[in-house]
Amino acid sequence: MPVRLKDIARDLNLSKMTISKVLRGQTDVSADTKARVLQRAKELNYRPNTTARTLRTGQTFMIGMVVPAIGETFLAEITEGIDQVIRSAGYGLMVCPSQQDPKNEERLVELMLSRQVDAILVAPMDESAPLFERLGKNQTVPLICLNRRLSGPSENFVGINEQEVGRVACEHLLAMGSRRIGYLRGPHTPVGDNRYLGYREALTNADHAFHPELVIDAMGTDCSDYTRGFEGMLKLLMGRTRPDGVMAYSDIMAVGAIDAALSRNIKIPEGIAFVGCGNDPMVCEMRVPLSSVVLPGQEVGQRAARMALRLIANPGKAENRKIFISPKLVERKSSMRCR
Amino acid sequence: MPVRLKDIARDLNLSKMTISKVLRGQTDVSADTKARVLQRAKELNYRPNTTARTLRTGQTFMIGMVVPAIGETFLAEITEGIDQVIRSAGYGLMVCPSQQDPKNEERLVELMLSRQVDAILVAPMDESAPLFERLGKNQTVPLICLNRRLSGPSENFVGINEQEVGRVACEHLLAMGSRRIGYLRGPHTPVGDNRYLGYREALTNADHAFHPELVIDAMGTDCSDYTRGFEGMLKLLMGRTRPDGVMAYSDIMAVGAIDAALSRNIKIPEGIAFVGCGNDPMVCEMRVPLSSVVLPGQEVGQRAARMALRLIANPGKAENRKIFISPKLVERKSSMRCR
DNA sequence: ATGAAAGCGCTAACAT
DNA sequence: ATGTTAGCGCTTTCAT
Repeated sequence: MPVRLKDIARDLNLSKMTISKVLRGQTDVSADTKARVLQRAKELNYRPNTTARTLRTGQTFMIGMVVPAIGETFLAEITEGIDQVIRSAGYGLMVCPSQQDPKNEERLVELMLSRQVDAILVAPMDESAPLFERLGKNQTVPLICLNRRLSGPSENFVGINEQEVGRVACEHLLAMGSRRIGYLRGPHTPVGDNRYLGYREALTNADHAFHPELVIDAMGTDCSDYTRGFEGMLKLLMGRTRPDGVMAYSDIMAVGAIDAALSRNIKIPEGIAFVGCGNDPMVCEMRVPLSSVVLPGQEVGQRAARMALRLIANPGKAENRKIFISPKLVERKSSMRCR
Repeated sequence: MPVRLKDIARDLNLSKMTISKVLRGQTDVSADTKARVLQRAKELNYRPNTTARTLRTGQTFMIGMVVPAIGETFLAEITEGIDQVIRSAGYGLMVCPSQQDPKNEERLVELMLSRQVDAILVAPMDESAPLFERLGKNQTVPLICLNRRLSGPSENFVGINEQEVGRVACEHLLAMGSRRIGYLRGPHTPVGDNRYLGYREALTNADHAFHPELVIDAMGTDCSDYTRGFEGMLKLLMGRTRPDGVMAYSDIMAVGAIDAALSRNIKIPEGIAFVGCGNDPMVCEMRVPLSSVVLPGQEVGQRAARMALRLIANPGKAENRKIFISPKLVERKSSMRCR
């Protein structure tokens, strides 16, 4: 039912080879023929069968991406960055959400491989096995791991320097004069653990004592991040060591914490300074404008895409690089004390 | 470099036909042969070339989806619903974000068509031209329009009944005893316009006067939805007609409005009752728990996926249906006045 | 139970 | 400037 080269060829008494040449922009065709072919193709609403082309050429001009779920702002920024780089190179991006199912994640990676995408980017879930373990070593399609660090030593990786995230937030609070810095800690994942390490590192670098009671495991999947931040903050306020600076794993947790502090009539930032993480535009302008550590998702996407294009251009040359993007800090009122 | 049927066949002194049969689970193969083939395939880490298979069979077992951007919660829910339905049928979902570029959106639809996906779902942007206009009428691949209603009369559509969204919110406030209901209106898009119509409809049905000064065009892309809600609410409070109930286009706008009201020492819900829209879990538990209109994204996805599978199973039979999912209301403190 | 032949729609390489 | 041949890896059909 769909129109093929053959159909156009028949209509114009030409060989399908000539049609193919015209439609791919080859120059060794007469101007007249070219015009006729283009017109007929348009009339018939011809669409090339990319499947056949791929089978022949081995190239899809598609980059596949496997993610736990769409919906996260950070991932959306990453795809923007990818798109900016690959579109001008003629590539397209297709995203497959695994819906948080490790089996499905694996199935989708297999699917993309068998679909001959030219490169694969994977933002693995926390529960994922390292990618190469499950793919067999004889991997020919370039594969890049994003965001989380579950990658083995031989994998390509692009992501945020998460330890620096924790360090930057803590150093900022120190610079703002906070001495007892509380941490509303996130999940015990590679990302969460690294941020925590950064927090500890900043304290050590500044010769500050570490108070274990200032770290709150704001866990529990039964309530929202906001509530976790709120309750965590209340716990901090009830503790022996009263913090004068608080950083949170996410912006929304920080907002919850701020609300808890306000409910106790604490002045922000004078009484306690706050820093969140993610720089979520929806959240950072609320109530007390929130200082936040920016995770440059677009940059992650751009670097990953460039790496992918490089790997595609040089097959076999496993470059095996790990790229860590540094976070940035946006200062807003929640931490702006007199220096 | 990748392993092919031919390679396994050579190793085992069989024809590639036999290999193909085994790997597709045909039964007319001896148990012994079958075992040997399976083992060798595993050893070589064989992955079928789906491109070749598709070229031969005409089926990809893939459903393509084109969206303005990933990152929206509502779209994420839709993909969950889709996945639930199609996965058990052996189909996969690939999502292509157009990054808000109409040209790119069109290009991606073309790309999926030429890639032989078995069906296409499009969540168009507001700026999109109706789909069928740009595709030519001789469309054979099933195509379904999601979410927004830019669809022409001959298109398949699954989405939210947006007018009902506005109506439900307004009716709820009326039932809670509000008499002067303010509306922090969203963008002037098909979705926004329909919700507004629902608001008007509810007022009319209840024989309530419509006060134009109670509708605030909370527009402007220069600030966040929160700020728009906040400022919009301040405007409402400065107007001649003081509202005793307020509905907002989004949850985050409602939260902004609530903060504005609280800053004026207004009691919630006693002084003013509030209803948001979207039931965003991140937002609805904040400060004053927010009543919100639920947009059942999963259901949209499920219905769309079922429609897609139906269309795939009955090629040519254009069923041309429009399905509107009704929203639901979740009542929380922000609107719970004594009845 | 196994295999040979043909072809899906396209393009690379090579005539004419 | 145009056309012929061959084949990408797989599956459908029809022998054996």
